[in-house]
Amino acid sequence: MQSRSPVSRTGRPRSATADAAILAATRQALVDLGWSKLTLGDVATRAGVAKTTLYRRWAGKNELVVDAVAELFDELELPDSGSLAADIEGVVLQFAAILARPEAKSGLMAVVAEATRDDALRERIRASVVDRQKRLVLEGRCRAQERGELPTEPDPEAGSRTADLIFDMVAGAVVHRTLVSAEPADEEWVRSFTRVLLQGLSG
Amino acid sequence: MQSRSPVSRTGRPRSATADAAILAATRQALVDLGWSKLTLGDVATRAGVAKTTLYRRWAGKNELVVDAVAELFDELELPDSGSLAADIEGVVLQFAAILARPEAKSGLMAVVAEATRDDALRERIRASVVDRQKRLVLEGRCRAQERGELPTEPDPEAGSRTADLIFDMVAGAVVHRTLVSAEPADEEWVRSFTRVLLQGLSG
Amino acid sequence: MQSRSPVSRTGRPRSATADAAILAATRQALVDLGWSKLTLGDVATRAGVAKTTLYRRWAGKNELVVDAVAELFDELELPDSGSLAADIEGVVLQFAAILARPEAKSGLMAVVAEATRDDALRERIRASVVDRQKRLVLEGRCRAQERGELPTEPDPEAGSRTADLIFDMVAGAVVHRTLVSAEPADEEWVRSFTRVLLQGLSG
Amino acid sequence: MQSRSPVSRTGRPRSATADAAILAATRQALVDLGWSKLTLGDVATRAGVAKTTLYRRWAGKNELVVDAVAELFDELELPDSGSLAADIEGVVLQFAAILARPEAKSGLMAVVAEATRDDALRERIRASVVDRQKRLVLEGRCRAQERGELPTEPDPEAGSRTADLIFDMVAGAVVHRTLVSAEPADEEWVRSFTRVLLQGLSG
DNA sequence: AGATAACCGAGACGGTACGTCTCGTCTTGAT
DNA sequence: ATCAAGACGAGACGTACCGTCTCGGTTATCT
Repeated sequence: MQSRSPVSRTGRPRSATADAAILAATRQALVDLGWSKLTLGDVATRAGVAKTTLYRRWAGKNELVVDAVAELFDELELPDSGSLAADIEGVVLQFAAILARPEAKSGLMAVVAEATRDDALRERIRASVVDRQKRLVLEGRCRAQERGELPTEPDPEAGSRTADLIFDMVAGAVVHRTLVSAEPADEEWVRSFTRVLLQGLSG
Repeated sequence: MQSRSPVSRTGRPRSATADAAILAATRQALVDLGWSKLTLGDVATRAGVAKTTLYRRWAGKNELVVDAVAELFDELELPDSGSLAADIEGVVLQFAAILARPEAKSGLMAVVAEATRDDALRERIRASVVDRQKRLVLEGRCRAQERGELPTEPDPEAGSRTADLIFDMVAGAVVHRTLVSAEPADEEWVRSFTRVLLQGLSG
Repeated sequence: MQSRSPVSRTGRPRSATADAAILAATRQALVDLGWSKLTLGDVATRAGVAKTTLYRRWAGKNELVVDAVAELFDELELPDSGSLAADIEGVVLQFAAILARPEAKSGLMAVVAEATRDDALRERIRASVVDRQKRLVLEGRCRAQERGELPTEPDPEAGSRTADLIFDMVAGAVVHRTLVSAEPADEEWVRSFTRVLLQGLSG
Repeated sequence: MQSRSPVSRTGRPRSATADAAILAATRQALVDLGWSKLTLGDVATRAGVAKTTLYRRWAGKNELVVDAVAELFDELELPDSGSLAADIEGVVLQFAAILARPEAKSGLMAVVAEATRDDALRERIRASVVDRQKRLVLEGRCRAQERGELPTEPDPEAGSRTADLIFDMVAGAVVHRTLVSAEPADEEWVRSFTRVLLQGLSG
């Protein structure tokens, strides 16, 4: 979220509703127009807000879209379905469902592309989007270890590296399937993918 | 590459050198400026060509960048190192090396993002970039089957589905590692990834 | 002058100085470049103004030049030299002097030519340029009638027709002499012309 | 007309029909589009001719239009109706009829405007258009002198000056009436005008 | 008969200006 | 201090013509 002056006593306070309206308008504009045709002027109009209000809160299109898209991932939750395979399948399906939505598709890859040349933006993405998902991997592994489905990893650094690898494999495969191959990441595909992944990790 | 009228006998022929100059200029502009700050006017200037010449050959920025980036992947080759694992490691490393180049990073994800709302563009990407890489998966598997490292798949359709899955997993993981996690896909990472992948496929 | 929304209270008001700067820059560009080589981008640059500011106020080159040239004719004044002939000679000489200036020459005929296919433009010319001059004919005749140099016209419609005829003859002759024959409408020529005109009207 | 190499024996000769086709196409384009929207590429297409053919014969739009419009005035003829007044009325009406045609209106004033900054163009207009009409004034005066309607002018230079003045007055008034006032130069107007002119010259 | 040379169509070329669009900032009066 | 409104300087967009050039091919005259 945009930075706020922690203490600001005097003057008219910022409209609280404006933030939500702007982010919602941004998502709708992503649906209607896609990233490249989305303009901040249009978002401001949709939100019933002046352009200045928008620029007071966000530095630009990139930051705004990151925040707008990040909210979509808040609903991700690790299901507790009894087996590691089922848990993974569940969370991957949720992830795929979010990525199938046009506001996520169109916006997420674009900001990732922008982030290749903007370190601050990449950090914002990592903080707002990636790390929020990564907890799912950690939680899932922890739960699986409690169940005895996975061995306890003695070396914490190696464990972190493995978690990162898993995350790259899961997120990468779903994204590639959805955006590049343009095929649905449906139940059947997710089941195949999960089988390969778990088999690969069991070794 | 842009479509050409198959027979066009009359009139001055299009300059053969202009194409190469434009694509090279596009790649350099991607390095210098990145996708979002790249302008076709600037590319034309760099290539020593008029803007009209550029628009005569490509419909817009997206198509031009796809062609410019696609050429980068022509150098990909499947090494014949004796074992499936080494072959995969070799080609994944090559792929990672290309993706590490700024002109690929900045351009590829951006056109993929654009392609979420443009079917023709997605087809162009698939034809120019994706399918050219997919042959590597097929070749690699074929070779591994000859060596006896992989069982012969009796059902060709299931084999195709598996190849697609492998491709999504490989390309997706490398892309995600490189662009989103922003960590190098170095030898160590590739070795870990390959181990998981092969173990997963061996079941 | 360009039409303004009669009441527009909100928002930043249009810069008052920009108008004058643009019209002056237009006249200077007419002097330097002539009508056909005058570009709105160049005018904007000369005026120290963005192109959008210019297009916000005028629909195009034609309207802009009409306004720029019209201001030149504001300085026309009917001299009160005691005799009708001298009055006419005086005002015709003033008119000729304005037409001799390159910004008037180059711009006026061009917009008249454009106006042959643009009714709104013709009306703008008539309102901004022609009618402002026509008052001189009416004033001059009125004054001459008071002096007894011209008979009082009983039929007002016939009087109007005669005024129009006089105006076409005066303006047309000076314009043709200046622009087509490309000879100076100097004192000698004006005296000859006035003699013929007055003799013709005295009948 | 465009200059031709006086002696050129070898090589394929220029197409004789092309000239006429181009000039006719130019006039039609003036009718359809007006001066400012007329393009040489379009004229070439209309004439069924390549752009190069057109540029080989004319230096540019201005010269082409002068030639195209000049042909319109070739049909002007001094009627021999017995009285000077009737002769003048007849020729002025003819002149007005030509000026009323859209290809003349739109083209003539535009090239005159261009000629304010192009001496060669002004000479071309004078040679092709103006001088061809001026003979009518001289012929008319000569005939009137034979009839005894006008006194014989002893000083040839003064006679030339008067002829120029007459020409400026006639052409100027008709042009101004037609293009600026945008009223028809019909029989009634021509009669009024002629009365004033002759009365003015009789003194 | 063949060579030579200017012509022709077509259309690509390097330029330039167009008029529009969006950017991010600034200037109003009002809250 | 913030708000809606909207003008502002800046600069890229994709298009249209400009006048030139480069093709393959077509007439003509001159050996």
